[in-house]
Amino acid sequence: MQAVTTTATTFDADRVFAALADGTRRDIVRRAMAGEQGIVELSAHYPMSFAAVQKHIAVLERAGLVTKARVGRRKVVRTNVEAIRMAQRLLDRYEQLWRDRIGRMSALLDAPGTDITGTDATEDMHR
Amino acid sequence: MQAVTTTATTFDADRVFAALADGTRRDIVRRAMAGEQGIVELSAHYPMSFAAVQKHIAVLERAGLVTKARVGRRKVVRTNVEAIRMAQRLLDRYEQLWRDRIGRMSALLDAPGTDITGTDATEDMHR
DNA sequence: GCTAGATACAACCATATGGTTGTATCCATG
DNA sequence: CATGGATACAACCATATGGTTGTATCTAGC
Repeated sequence: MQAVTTTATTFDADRVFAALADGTRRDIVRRAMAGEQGIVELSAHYPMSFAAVQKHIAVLERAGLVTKARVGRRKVVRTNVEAIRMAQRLLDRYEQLWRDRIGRMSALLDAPGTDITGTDATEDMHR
Repeated sequence: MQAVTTTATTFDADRVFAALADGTRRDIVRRAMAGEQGIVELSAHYPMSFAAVQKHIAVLERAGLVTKARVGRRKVVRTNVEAIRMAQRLLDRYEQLWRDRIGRMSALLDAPGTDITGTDATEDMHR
């Protein structure tokens, strides 16, 4: 039972979402998710210079979405699925807020006598 | 049973992720998910001009994450939870690719006699 | 220890982004 | 129907981003 590399990911939402906001980078993530990819091989798929692909990979790396590792004389790109999961959890939280609100609305409709005052929705959650 | 407004969202992943790559905009989404928000009230929360907040809302709107609607003399910002869900699904697909790969690896370990040739992982899915 | 393949990085350019201020438009209400 | 509160939008600036080319470094293998 080989220990799965616990990459203790720190999540920078700005960097992660910005990294995902580019089709080329999403395609790199997709390919690397399906199996680790060499950098030269990756760059062959895109209509841009090798250096440009390197930069895209660097952006993904800074966001914590991928890591690079030496394999012989080259380097391969591996994904960090944890970063994707953290992004998912963030979106889940937003969706949950929405769900909660819909829940409150239904509750009000079901119990028309309930006092509404005090349901100030603008409490500070922040961060 | 009131019909939920089916906003038939078209998903532009670039715009959606770019819109989410900013703390102020994520906070606006968060607040609006919990309950529709007036623009003036929103802008009071952030250390920037009213016009800057307007621009952020415009970015969210172009990404399809929020809509604006008149209410009396002002406008309110409402979220489009479908856009969030589509982003989630995209991330789900990436995670699934990873899961599939792990599954294939386990399968190979469990059945050591299997022929591996032909498992070229670089097939074109694109988009 | 040279050499060539692979990767890294710097300098540069064009355009996009996030902020500002100022002005114009819209609309509920006296 | 004039007014003022609320929103929209244009012009401008600084910095970030996505691409290029060119040069430097690293490493496996002869």
